Amino acid sequence: MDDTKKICNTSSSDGVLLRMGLNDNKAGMQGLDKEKINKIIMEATKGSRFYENELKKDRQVNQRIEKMMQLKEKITTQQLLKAQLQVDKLVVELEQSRNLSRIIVHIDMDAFYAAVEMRDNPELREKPIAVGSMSMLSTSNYHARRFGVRAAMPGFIAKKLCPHLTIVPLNFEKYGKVSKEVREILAEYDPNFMPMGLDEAYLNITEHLEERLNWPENKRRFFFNTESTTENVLFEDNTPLIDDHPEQRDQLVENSVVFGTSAEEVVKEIRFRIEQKTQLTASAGIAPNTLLAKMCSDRNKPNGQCRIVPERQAVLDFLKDLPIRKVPGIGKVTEKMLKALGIVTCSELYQQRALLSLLFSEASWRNFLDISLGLGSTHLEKDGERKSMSTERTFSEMNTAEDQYSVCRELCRDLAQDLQKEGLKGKTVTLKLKNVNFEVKTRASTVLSSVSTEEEIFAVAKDLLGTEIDSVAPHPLRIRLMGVRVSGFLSEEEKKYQQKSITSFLKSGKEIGFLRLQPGKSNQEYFRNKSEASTTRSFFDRKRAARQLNGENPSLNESVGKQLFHDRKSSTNFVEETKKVTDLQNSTNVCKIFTCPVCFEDQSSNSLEELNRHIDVCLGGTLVKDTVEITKNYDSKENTCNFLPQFKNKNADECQKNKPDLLAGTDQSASTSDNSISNSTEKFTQIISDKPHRERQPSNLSDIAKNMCMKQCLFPKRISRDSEDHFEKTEHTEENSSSCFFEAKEDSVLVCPVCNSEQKTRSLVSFNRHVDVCLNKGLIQELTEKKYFPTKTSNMEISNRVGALSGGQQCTNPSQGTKRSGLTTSQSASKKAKSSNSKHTIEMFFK
DNA sequence: CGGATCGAC
DNA sequence: CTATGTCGATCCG
Repeated sequence: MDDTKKICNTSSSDGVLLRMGLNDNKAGMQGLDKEKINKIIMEATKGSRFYENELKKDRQVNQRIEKMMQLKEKITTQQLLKAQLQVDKLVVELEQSRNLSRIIVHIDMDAFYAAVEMRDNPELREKPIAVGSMSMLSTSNYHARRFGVRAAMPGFIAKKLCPHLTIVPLNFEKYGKVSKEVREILAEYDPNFMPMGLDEAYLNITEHLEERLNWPENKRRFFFNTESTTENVLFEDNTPLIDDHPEQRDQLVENSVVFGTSAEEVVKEIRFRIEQKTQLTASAGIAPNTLLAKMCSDRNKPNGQCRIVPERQAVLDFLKDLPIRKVPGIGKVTEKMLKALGIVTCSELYQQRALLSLLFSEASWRNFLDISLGLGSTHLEKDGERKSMSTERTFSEMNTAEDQYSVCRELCRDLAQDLQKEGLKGKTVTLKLKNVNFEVKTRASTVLSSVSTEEEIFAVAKDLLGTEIDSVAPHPLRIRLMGVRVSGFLSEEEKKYQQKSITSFLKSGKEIGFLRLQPGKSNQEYFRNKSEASTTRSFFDRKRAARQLNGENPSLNESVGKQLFHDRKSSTNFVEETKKVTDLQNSTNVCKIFTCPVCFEDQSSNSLEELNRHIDVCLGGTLVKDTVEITKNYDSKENTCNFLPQFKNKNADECQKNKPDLLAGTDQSASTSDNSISNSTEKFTQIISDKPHRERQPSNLSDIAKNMCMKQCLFPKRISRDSEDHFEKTEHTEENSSSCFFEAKEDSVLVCPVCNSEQKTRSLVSFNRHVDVCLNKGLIQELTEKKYFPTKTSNMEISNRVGALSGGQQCTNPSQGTKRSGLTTSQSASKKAKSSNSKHTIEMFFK
């Protein structure tokens, strides 16, 4: 009893309540006071699944805080002093770079949606209203706010707070129109202004102000709107007026007003014009940077404006007592964490800068420092290309796989449409699920080729969904939300190089060894639709084709093998063959055959996930054999489905049929297996469901790549014994320091592993530099963004691989090394050359 | 890369 | 009854 009370009291009730709303309720006469509001919210909330989840999240935050406090305890005065020195050095630099010359404005429409609705429906004007639905409100008018009705509050709770509340449904089309009207005005002051959503924008009016100085009065004169005269609240500015050009105010002639040339006057003009045009009010902040401008616009809200003059002291004064929560980027969690350190205001944030630098990540404490100094961006960079696109939907509990697959497909369809509008294709598909307890999960998968159509996206998403359904089997997956996101778009640069990249991708694939080409089919065809691709051609057809290709190029494998032994001649061969292959690729479209590095069976796959799954299974020990057997049987029998069961998913029903056992024990048990489905399929699903997806280790090549990229160096600064075969060490001793350099031996030629060209230099340093440059060109992405490697890879293996890449030699890879123990040495060598990245050692870079 | 979390509108 | 949708950033593993 005591315990639960404690938990609720210390962590939750406070936190949750704070989160739910209202800390600064100005208890009006017709409104409610803070306590009442909190009580009502609590009553409506307590015991709900939502609330339970809020408590859980709260506990997590508290744990984070606890961890932080423990870290704090361990900090010595020494460390703190040192940090203080370092941070202060940075402060000096930052101070020097402070730029007060720009004049940035942040415009923020007051209670935008609600205001639009009130404008369009006079009946609503004197009432408390909110825009949204019974389940969620987007905003409320100021009248409703007195009752504690806020944005992001569910309507049914708002109703309890304010029974007279009118809830108006959202009408984005209308808001968009109004927003456009406002933007037209803003563009006149800064053609490069930056809209943030529908109701906010940043402007850089520095240039406008310069021009404006010479403007005649009539260019600054604006007329009152005569149409909707009478009861209109014409520009009643809330701002405490300190007009710097009072004389210009007097020049109010008839129905017009002239604005001055100061920043304040410009912003008043903007707000005036907005109100005249849309009958809506806006608040504004004027400051030397975006951060300050934004916080400033909040100051005299609604219908007011505020300026921080371009002086350092003015900035610091503004920040002095400003609660950190008012700072954009600091949300409830950060606020709570900082509060635990006794930091509530921005000046306190500054005082604790040394401590913060020890407790938070670099990005975080730097940001804190910027905030506490009042530094922000002084120019408005247009936001770059979009990085992802998604769609999600909340619904009442859904627990049948059938429904879930069908929603999933719908989402994919919608998303595909949106993607096509912008002509985007992405490589990563993320499925988002929220269960009925409000716990959110995301599952992502990155595929080889970009996806954009409903089918392509769904092919990936349905696998992710299937895995999740399996993971809770035999229980049904009970969800209240599903979302699909596509990310990993090709950048403009990549689009340009895409053609080229595919070539290099194939080339490198061949070097690695288990990626080969198959003429006669287009990439498109191959990658577009899993089920389609795998049914159009049988396993054996592909196998034959692959063999044929190999037969046509007998030197291919051989040369790869010889490459290992630095045979100069065959290496040239290798290069020529590579050319042939890529030429082939250029002239005719090809599809891809992978040789599994474990079982060495050719695998044709249209998705990386599939390939990886196959490899996982192969690595999986005893299960492996069965699985492969089954695969083959299944293949020969059905002439479809290569290694793992694929659900055609023409529609959700089929998914359902194909996964009978997964649904056993649920209401869906009626959908028992159809006799036409072979035993092997059932076995398969069994095997798969026995091994939930989450047991898998994350993949690894990307880790290696990250490592490489971060270190910006393919080779170690330390040279291992093995690499000394190739490099000679020369030592230079200068006065105090001695340094050593490594140069390639006479008889070796360094070949860049990225661009594959011979390097003239013998110096390890120069060579590394070249490789770095190559890497930076992004070519390596083709190698790294794709997991050619088993997802089931131990850390040990990774380090071995990294070691190999860094010059180490031995292949101690436990899974791959031992798997093929039955091979003869030469076979083994050659096979390994093909299959194991461990052999992508330093030797590969020599001719 | 994948997953979780934060934060903003 | 009834607690959003969409996006970018960051951190961690």
